[in-house]
Amino acid sequence: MELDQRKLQILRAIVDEYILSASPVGSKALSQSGMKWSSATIRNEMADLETLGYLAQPHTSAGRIPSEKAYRLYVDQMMQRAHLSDEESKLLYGYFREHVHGVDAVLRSTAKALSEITHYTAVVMMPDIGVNRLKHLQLIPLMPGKALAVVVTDAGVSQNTVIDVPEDIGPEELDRISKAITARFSDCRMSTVSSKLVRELGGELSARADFVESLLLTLCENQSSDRRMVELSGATNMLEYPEYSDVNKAKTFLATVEQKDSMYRMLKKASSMEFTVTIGSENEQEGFQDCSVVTASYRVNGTPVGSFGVIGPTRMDYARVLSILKNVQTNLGTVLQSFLKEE
Amino acid sequence: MELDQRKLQILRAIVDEYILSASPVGSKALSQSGMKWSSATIRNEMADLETLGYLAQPHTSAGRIPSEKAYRLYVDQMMQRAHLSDEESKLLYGYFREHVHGVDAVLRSTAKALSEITHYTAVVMMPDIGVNRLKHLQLIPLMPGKALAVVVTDAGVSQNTVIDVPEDIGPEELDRISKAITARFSDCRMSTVSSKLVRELGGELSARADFVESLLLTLCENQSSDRRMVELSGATNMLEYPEYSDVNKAKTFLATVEQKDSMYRMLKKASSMEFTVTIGSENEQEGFQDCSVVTASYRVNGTPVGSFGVIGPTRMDYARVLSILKNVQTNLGTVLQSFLKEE
DNA sequence: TTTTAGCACTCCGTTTCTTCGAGTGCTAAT
DNA sequence: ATTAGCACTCGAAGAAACGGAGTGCTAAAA
Repeated sequence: MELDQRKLQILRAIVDEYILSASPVGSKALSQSGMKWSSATIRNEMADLETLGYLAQPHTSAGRIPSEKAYRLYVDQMMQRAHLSDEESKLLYGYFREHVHGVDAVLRSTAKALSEITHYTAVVMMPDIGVNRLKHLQLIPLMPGKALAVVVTDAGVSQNTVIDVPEDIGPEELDRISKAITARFSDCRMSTVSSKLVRELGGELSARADFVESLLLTLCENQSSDRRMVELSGATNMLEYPEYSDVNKAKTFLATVEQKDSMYRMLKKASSMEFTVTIGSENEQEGFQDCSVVTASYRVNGTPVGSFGVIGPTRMDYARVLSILKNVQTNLGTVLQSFLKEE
Repeated sequence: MELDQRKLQILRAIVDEYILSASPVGSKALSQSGMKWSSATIRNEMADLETLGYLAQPHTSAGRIPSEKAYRLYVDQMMQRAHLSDEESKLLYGYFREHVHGVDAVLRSTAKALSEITHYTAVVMMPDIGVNRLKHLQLIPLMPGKALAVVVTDAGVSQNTVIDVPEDIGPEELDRISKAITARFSDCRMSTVSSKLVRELGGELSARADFVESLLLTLCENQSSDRRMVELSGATNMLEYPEYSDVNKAKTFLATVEQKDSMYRMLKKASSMEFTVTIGSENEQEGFQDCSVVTASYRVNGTPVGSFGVIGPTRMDYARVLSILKNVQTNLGTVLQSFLKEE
């Protein structure tokens, strides 16, 4: 059964109101605030909407609250795009003008910007280094037997790893090996570096084949096990909302959001989509059953390399959040692009 | 007025009990649990202790709770050192056996270990790079006009910074400059590098004096403004305790603890002391008026370079926490030492 | 047929009242 | 000096009473 115009209008009004107030919406309140029908009519429609599964009643003599189905409909069809005020977009822009000290800093700044402007919790996934192209590898001697490997890719991302080095390789040879690897694999995708290697070993590298092979292996391994690949910001913002006035709820949420690896998985999955909106129980995450997650992806050189998102209560202001994400996506795209002007 | 033996014993029993239960301790309960005096006697003593300022009563017909003065006395004189079980020290040791991928990783692991074992909140300050000696500086070209500066010190600490480079300096020259700086300033304390420089410019570096000067300036600046110098772990552990069953209290605490720069200041100040115990209002931190902070410092090559600590409710288990900190201090010392076997 | 006014009813949140008991201070006996 | 005894205090927890926002239903109005 299709919803007629009036039902849609009423449903929208309820969602809008509930997003603001977090308390059940009654027919009387609705009819007074600019609805052109009497409370009785609205009451009837509300009863219909409830049997259709769009509304729920906490108890008999309370108003209605939107169900997840309602939010879904709201997001997919009814929501009108919010427009950010000039002030806000300027504010947002400001976060990207400063801190242009590398991709990491920009993404950290992004997380902060998102959480501060939305007042929800923001997560930003660091770009998947595998799809980027190697620009430079430098091995720096630390002490006998140890060296620091610094990897720089075309997106300006860098990554440090401490590696073991056979004791008979001196600083000069480390430097030579760095240069050789850089020369050979420059502009290769990180993910293909190690596999290519096995076949193409030659020249100066062949003498140290074992070492180089284990080096590249370590780099790839470490990349995936690195827990710092998600930047989290504003987790405590959620404590503002009545949904989390219960400490246990708050605790569950905070615990979930701090599991960087599952956050990473979530964002990684979302990074192939331009935008995603995941409502309540649609979330696979255990602790997000009462939350919604809205994400957007970002690209470098046309390839999607990561995503970022906002986590809030299911009654979050979807329209506003989506506008903000879109704005941030644009800003981020511009900034990241500036990191890879081709020489 | 001095406290006689009996008063001390009673006071200790009250503190011990309150640390466990978080609820006011009554005379009856005390006399039953192994005290050799009747409840009436204890009651009289408690009244005395109250007028002396060691105890407080939430209301007339409640038991007593220890005042900050009592905790102070407890920590300074009465507390008996807790001993960790074999299990616990093994567990603790385990945190240090894994993750030996550089100083950063070890300290992160330390924070995690502390928070998980104490069930309080742990903070660990990254070592002050200024007091360490430069081992290696490497400039890695990113794109025209930008380079990544990687600094390695004798403690194995590394730090990445994106810097601006005049366009006419090519990759080869960056490499040469890196080597020249490394050669010249090797084994100098980071904090003295920039001041020395101005006088000693010469050789290959002189041609690029301006650049090198601004480079070193940036490095020093960035070092202090870097917000990631404190590792925080287990902030949400505090939600377990009845002291924070009120969401607002919890929020204040979390907000405070997430101000990395003030945490850094706190730890920095504490790093000159072997151990510190700061109780309730002794804390300068705004949001820690109901918390206690226990810290320990760690050294590299005999120089104290940082500290770490545990933050908990004022009724924290001081004895246990101090034992754990001591244990961790030893472990950490050993691990850090292993990073700087002199060649 | 659709909308709306009217009304009885429900049920939650709040407030008020009561009860209960742990704990106290004081006094008198040991 | 210690302790048993006792009257008293006061908060926490439970019970009862209340108010009001909101509902569903019915019957009148459009």
